[in-house]
Amino acid sequence: MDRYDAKTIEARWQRVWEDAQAFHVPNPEPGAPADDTHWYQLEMLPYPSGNGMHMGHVLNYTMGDVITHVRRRSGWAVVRPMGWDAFGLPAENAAIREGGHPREITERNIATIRAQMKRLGWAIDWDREVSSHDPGYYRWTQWLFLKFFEHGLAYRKEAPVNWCPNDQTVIANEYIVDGHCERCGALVELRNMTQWFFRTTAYADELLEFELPPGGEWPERTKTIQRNWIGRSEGAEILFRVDELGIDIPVFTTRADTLFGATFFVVAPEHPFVEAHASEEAQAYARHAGARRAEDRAAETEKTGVFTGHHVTNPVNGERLPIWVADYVLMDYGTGAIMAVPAHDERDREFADTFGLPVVEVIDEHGRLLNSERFDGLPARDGARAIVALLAEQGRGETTVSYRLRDWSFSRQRYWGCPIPIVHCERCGLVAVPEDELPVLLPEIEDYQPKGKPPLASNEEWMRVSCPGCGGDARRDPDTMDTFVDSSWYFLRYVDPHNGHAPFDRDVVDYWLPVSQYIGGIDHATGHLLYSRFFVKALNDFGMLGFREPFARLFHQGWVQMGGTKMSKTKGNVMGPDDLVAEYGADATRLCILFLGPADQDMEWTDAGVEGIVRFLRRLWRVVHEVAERAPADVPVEGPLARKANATIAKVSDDIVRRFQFHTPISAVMELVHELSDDPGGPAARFAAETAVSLIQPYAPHIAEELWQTLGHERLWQQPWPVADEAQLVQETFELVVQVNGKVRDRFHAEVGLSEDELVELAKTSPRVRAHIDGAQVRKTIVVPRKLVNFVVG
RNA sequence: GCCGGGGUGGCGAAACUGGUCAGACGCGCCCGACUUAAAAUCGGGUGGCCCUCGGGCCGUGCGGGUUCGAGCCCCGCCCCCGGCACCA
Repeated sequence: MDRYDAKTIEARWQRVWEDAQAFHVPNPEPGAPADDTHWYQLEMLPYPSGNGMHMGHVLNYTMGDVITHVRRRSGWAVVRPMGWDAFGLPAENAAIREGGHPREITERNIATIRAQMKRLGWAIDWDREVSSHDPGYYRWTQWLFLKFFEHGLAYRKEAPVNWCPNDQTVIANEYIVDGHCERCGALVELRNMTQWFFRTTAYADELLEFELPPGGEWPERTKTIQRNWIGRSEGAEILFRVDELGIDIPVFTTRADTLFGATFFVVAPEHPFVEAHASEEAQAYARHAGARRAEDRAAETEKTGVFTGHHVTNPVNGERLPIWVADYVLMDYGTGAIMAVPAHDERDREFADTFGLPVVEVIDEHGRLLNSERFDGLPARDGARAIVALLAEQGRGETTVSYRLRDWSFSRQRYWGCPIPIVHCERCGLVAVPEDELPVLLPEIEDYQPKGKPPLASNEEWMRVSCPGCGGDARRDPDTMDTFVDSSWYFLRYVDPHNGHAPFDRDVVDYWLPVSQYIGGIDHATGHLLYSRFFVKALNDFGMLGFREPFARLFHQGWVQMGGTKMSKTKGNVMGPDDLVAEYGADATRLCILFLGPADQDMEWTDAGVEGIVRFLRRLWRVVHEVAERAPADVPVEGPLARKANATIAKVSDDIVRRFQFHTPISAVMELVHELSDDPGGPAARFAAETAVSLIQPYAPHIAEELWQTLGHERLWQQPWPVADEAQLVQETFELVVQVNGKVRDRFHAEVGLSEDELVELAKTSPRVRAHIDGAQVRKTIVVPRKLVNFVVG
């Protein structure tokens, strides 16, 4: 018997798999009948960072690998692709810092990570590899953008946008954490700029609907995060008239029932009313307040504001309410103006107290209206409905819905991204680049340094173009797209990666998608996962695909932490797989990361467990070789060891497929190997050894393949996943637990076929039970078939 | 404040539908075998307290409840993690 030498056998089997194209899965032939045994296994595509992979990636992709192997061997056609989220700031910043071209840096990083992935032996169909920076890919990103543009779902507008002063670019709401740029940590500023937006708000209600296919399932917390982010509130829009100016100001309220309690009126500093009509003093306040960040405004303990010099009329009772400007009212929610009801709103109350404004109660302690004229006595809900109905008759109000969700600003003032295929023409306006001129190639430039304007704008030769509409002089759009545009559709390209005449073929995506199982971090809950759903719903409405959700089942792996915090480059606690793989091999590394704990929980990385895993692999190696030499062939497969093997098959399959639990199967196989090593020459030893090897294959495919050969077989990766022999799972005897008053007093081996009465009689034969029931009155006897007998005495 | 997820040995954890003295599997620790010795390897032990060595009592964040029986269900708390938040 040779020593277990991970390095040698891993290299050998990886070569075999590659030569055999073991994990290549072709698309079905056109017109092939639909089947329900295909599986799309997807993990979030990696950003090709200069650090290579960290253990979080290893966890993520190994989990996907285990599912892939089990499904494949259970008879499913499993597509399991890989690709690269290749555009983005880090490579561009590295190019500025260290010289070189972002493309070279990115492609070098891709090569490193691809090599790491191959070294780990993951069952990836490399024929489907795509990269977002490849013109063959971003041509279709541009093409899809134009579809959104044609449908009015991509548009330009001037708006206050989040500007990162460090990265010198606009960033999306979704990637701002506590007012700071998620990527570089700089304090984000608000700037008024003309930017590109996707009209995600047009899909707000649909994004609240999780239109998952049968069997689909998303974690509750992720749905909650998305619902909170979309922030739907039902209410009413009510028009308040400024009589002296002859204009109306609309407000949004969820509490129309409190309309009689409105005692003043407030507009946001940015509200157009202020600049047009407010007093000098109010305008000065607004200029000052509007320049402050929302966080600072929120942190302010004392309410501030200024009377504008005008009044509105309450449409329900004709009362004149003073219009104030105050920074506690936000321009980007509702209409930017509110009716203030200090009796029933904490913030309005604070404001009223500060400025000595009146407070009128209109809801009593039973939740009924008062001081509300003919509506008095109505429950709040009905009151709101009745008041809005009345206003609607007068054309002064209507029920409406407001959302927290904003449109997705996706133009970026940086170089390393997908160019926006739009031409700006003085005569024709925004003109789409014709389809046959795609892709608009990202030009080569020398200077990526951000200077407040996009680097592409400095490239005169590239910028100057003739208008596709009128042929006159025009200019290209110098912004590039947010990388989250690239990743909002990559899962569609994966299944049809070589398509030269369309981003994807509808039949092909309809065959494979929605993704059967998606695995990735919950940090993308309000970003990538929401954007991808928006894309798919829109593309469905364009008639390009036949489903409305991209991901049927979603799973979030926990963070792999070091020193109690998430691994990150800035914290310097990034740990990759390379050292571990070099010392112990890919199989040990894969087992290690999955054995760490439940995959959906955060876990502290430690290599303490490596010893246990390596011991297990060595024991497996030794025992299987012993079995191969000593165990008789063709013995009838029964007895305790055979039963254990069958139970292990059932446990491992159920844990992986149904429970999505990856660490307990390893324990189960360890138990089986322990029992096997007690008698490796005995009956059923060969069956037990084959079972152990077969079950560990998804986790440790190399050693499994090698030992499968030791046992005289070939091509384990193609062998059917074991199925437990039901007959073996049904035991002839079981352990009968006998309790008195719920406390275990004795245990028996009993036959499965015994009746309840027989079980009770058997239980009564125990002297240890008799000691507790003799002389006492048995008031009740509980019999749980195949489990226990419980005497209740007293 | 609103919403979601959690609290089990020295540590990571298991216990799937309320039913096998709760703690599988692994780490660590202790003991033993091999060795001149150590390392490596292999085997055994390992929740706490008490013990006349038969066993007894206690134990899943805290307090109650339901049940023959609760880590699991219900009520009330405490603590931790995450999302939203001057959102009208």
